[in-house]
Amino acid sequence: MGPHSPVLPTVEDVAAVAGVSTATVSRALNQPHAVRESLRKRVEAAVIQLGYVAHAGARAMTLRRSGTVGAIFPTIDNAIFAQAIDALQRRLAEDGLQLLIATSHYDLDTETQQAVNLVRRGVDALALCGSGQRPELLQFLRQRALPCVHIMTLAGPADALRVGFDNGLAMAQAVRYLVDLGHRRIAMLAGLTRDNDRARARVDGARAALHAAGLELPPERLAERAYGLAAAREALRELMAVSPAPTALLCGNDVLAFGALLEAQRLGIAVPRQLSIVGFDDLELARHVQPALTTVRVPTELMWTQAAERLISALRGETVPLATEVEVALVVRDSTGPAPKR
Amino acid sequence: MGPHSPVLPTVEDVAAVAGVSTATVSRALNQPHAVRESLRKRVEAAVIQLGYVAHAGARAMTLRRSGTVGAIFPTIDNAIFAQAIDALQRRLAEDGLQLLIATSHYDLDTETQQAVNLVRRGVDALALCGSGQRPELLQFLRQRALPCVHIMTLAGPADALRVGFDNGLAMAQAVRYLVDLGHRRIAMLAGLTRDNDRARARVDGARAALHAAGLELPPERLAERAYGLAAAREALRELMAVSPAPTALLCGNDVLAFGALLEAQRLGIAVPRQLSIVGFDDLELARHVQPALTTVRVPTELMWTQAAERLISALRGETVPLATEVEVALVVRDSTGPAPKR
DNA sequence: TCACTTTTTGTAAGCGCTTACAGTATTGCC
DNA sequence: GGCAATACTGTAAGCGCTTACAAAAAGTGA
Repeated sequence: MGPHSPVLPTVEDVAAVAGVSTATVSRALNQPHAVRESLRKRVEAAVIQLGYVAHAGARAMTLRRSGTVGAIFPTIDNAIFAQAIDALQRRLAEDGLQLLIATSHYDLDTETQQAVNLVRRGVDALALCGSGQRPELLQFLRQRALPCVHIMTLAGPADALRVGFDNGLAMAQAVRYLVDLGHRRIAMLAGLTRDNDRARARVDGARAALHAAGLELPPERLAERAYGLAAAREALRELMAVSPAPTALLCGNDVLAFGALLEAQRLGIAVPRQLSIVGFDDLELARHVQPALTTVRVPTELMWTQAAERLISALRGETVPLATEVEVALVVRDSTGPAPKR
Repeated sequence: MGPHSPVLPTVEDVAAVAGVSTATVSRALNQPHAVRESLRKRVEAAVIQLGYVAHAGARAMTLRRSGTVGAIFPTIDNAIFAQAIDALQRRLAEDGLQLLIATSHYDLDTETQQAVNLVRRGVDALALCGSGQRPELLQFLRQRALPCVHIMTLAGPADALRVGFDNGLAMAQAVRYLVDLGHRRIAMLAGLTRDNDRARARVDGARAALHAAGLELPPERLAERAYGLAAAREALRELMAVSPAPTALLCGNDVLAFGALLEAQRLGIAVPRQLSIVGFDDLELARHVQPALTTVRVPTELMWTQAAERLISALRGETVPLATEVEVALVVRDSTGPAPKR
């Protein structure tokens, strides 16, 4: 109807239509109790009639908070993060907080950039994956006293909020399991460790556990790949090409494990008879594939829900436990078995 | 150091430190060219020293735009939407726009709610999946003259921005292919059609194409399930239990197809010898599973990039083509074959 | 050097909202 | 009915930013 910019209704417009002051409109909307019912009704009617929606920017400015929490994920294209977003969003919504998402594509500079973007948008708190952030970023956040939680890890500064688990120990658990099954040549298909402290911790944990068992993780038994099926398949081919071939494979996550499994089947390598495969995360996928994947179960939903709760508490000014550990456990399914006799 | 709220630096603080006026600070930041280099340097130094970040809310208020675009997805837990988010985000970022994401969980009321949330946050434009939105919502958006694009479909009001394809025709293409292969008993495993116009269009398209071939889609050959592996597997069992069993299965998307494939293998049903399976979307998964999935390829990245471009043009006040069609095509792989002889 | 143009900078208003404070209507009680 | 106490409502300031307009500085040519 009108030209390009139909001036949007403001409190003033609502006030005019309802025949009250702007203060009353604001109160009717934010503290309905403080306004006589008759007026409140009039205000509500006006709001609907005009299609009024309070301008969050103006509101944020006055209130000095935006009711918004930011989160930066390495990627969104992994069920584990989709679940995370869901859990986070749901829990935050319970307290009237909105989630703002950004992705870093596993790049610390991008992460820093995105964090600044979120801060600019006025987020009241921030959720971050791992604790490998650039020092500048951490300092920047501290400077602004922005509540901030690191998730999926327990590492990091002792005074930082963390909700997660020890990635190294989790992987070590898988190693011990394989060793107990008699495996001696154990390879690892890890995620890219650059700019990813969790991936690195998993490799380190695996290596340490292997050492503890008197075994090694030589370079030719370690492949580092971006998470993705194609890369995983290629890596499996390479790892299986070295002689003698490994009898077990630790994977940095379930996506890599799935890719490895697919390629093993393609190559005619029997899983688990010839090769045991262990994943990490326990995606829905894991229990559906054939053979079902042995994997490290991470309580993703719980973890992110708790992270949300820590932030909420922090925003309320409550004191909160700095480190919250969630339990991870190896789930044994059908992709692992005793080491082949010879 | 300070108490809970360390007052954040404002233009005024920067101005003071740099020894200039707030106007100069603002200009130095937004139109660097309009400020003498010496001053600009001083301002930049002050900005860094203070860790200054402009308050987006205040900015949005003054500029009457937020530099933000909202998008509502049914879910995020599907690679197709992860790709979509990525493409959208990337293209918007090229024009300095930030993406705000919300999810509707395949529920139109939630979608409406989320749209209002995004509008409240001040988004300058909105991207929506399909065109099945509640009329109230569409009217609300129109009332505010909010640029808005419908994606993944071409249906919808003739005056609405759309970027997508005809879901019915796409499915019909798959049907004709199966019919040509000699299939006569064709079943369909669809997504929930309630509150999902695309899922519905796919079912309708399949049914129409079957009719055109003199075939039927009786209720016992149609299963409607939430997207997910477990549900898909259960549905496959049911569909294959009716006698005579179908020889081909159309799936509402690749996730359902993958689930169906897994269950078929579990049941010892040979794919494609006994049962042909067709997916939809062409996820990365599709070409990696064994047998590789025949599926309808959707140019997701292109589609969402174009959607972003339409919005950007609209925001610039340019006239834009209302309907933009992207090409979908059946990709034949190994999960389909001739109907069994008998 | 002066008058005039061009560039750069500063002053101050206003974006839409909430809320302290002041003012007005209501109520309760004697 | 009168007065204090109570319950609502309104006025206006201020949140942090950009920008129109005015003022100052710098540049130009005679």
